[in-house]
Amino acid sequence: MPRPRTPLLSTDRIADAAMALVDEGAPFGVNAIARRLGVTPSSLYNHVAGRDEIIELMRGRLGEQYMSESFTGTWDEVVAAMLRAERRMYAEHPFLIPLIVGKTITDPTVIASYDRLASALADAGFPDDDVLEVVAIIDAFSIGFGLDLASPDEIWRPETPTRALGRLVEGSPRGAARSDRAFEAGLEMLLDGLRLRLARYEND
Amino acid sequence: MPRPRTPLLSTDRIADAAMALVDEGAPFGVNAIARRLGVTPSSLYNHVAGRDEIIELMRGRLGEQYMSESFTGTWDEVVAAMLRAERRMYAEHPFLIPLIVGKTITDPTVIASYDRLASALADAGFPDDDVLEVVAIIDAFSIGFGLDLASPDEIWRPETPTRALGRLVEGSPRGAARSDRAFEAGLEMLLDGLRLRLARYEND
DNA sequence: ATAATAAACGAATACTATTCGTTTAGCTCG
DNA sequence: CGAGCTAAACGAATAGTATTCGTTTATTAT
Repeated sequence: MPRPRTPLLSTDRIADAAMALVDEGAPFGVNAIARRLGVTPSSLYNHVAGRDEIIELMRGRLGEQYMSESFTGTWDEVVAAMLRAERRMYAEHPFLIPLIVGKTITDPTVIASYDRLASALADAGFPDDDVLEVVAIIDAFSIGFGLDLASPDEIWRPETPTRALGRLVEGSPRGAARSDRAFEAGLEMLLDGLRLRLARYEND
Repeated sequence: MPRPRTPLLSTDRIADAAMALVDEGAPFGVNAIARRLGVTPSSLYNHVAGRDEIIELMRGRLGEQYMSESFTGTWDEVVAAMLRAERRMYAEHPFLIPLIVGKTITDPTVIASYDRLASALADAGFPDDDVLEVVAIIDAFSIGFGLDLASPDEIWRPETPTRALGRLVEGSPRGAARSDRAFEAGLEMLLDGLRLRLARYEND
């Protein structure tokens, strides 16, 4: 095919196709994206640098959808709202998680939301030296629960007898339901811990 | 090469080579493992079912090394000791983390350590219905901090101006040092939260 | 001695991401 | 209006991946 009168591709279209692929749980790859767009893989390289950029495009896409609101209120309300938004994002697109973890974040929207988190903590009274440490804790928390959500229904498959685990796994609710309860319980612990920490700063 | 008098390969040797590869941070793959063992890739399939089994072998290997001790004491001491052991494991083999997350756990040693965690919580008084929820929280915590450790030195690369993040990233310690502090602070929060939760059970 | 098994190789398969050269449609400038 | 440049596609080639299968042969067991 020659150059078409109206372009078949754009970063947006590519991101759309990639998200659709990921949301189906289909294996992610540039070939699969091209197939879905009715185009050869090499054509994509006229619009994006490669696989990693497509992933970063998706991160940005979701960042805009879920993390763009202003998140106002007291600092702990901001933290809770951001974490719940992120949680909802992960819950609705669990297959994206393994693709984005551990990759340097460059997308401006996502950077901006971390910036707002850091600012909220700094304004609340967390000292400069500690803000990134607290951000790291919040991030670990959120990624951890995100992956919990992305985990296979069967996290453990005991092939040898166990004292408690096997029995508990049998009778317990699977998937998103329990994961949601665990998240809310964990969030409460996290906020309690952070409030305590802030109170300690103020007593010194 | 015909069948050698003494076998060149074994699951142990394969796991050794795989761990060596992963610890170097080299890209993980069965071809690379075979190369390192001086053998063709297809030979490995006489000993393991494939890539995934090799990963599970590594999980088991580390489980034996780090999670086999008995972890005695009060339930919160057990939780803390297990998490610190796991933390040390991740810290010393960070490149393994992205490979094992999100894969069903079958290795008996690792299953056994989750079993001991679940038993400790049940014995401590956490009701059956809640034990796995608490295990999920602990697990999310530990995976989250593990990934923090495995993250690139540059987690954020702001390419647009920020209010606080850019400045904080500049002046803050990189890598393992801050990650360790964050882990200890997070662990304290987690344990406080769990103790509080247990106390609430006992007041009802 | 014979038969079965274990363990290697080598070749083939079917993927993956990526690069590069070629083609052509459409826009812009003289 | 036409010449030339660029954008955007294709197609072919490269180098990698995991995996399967058939063949060979050394070792072990009967």
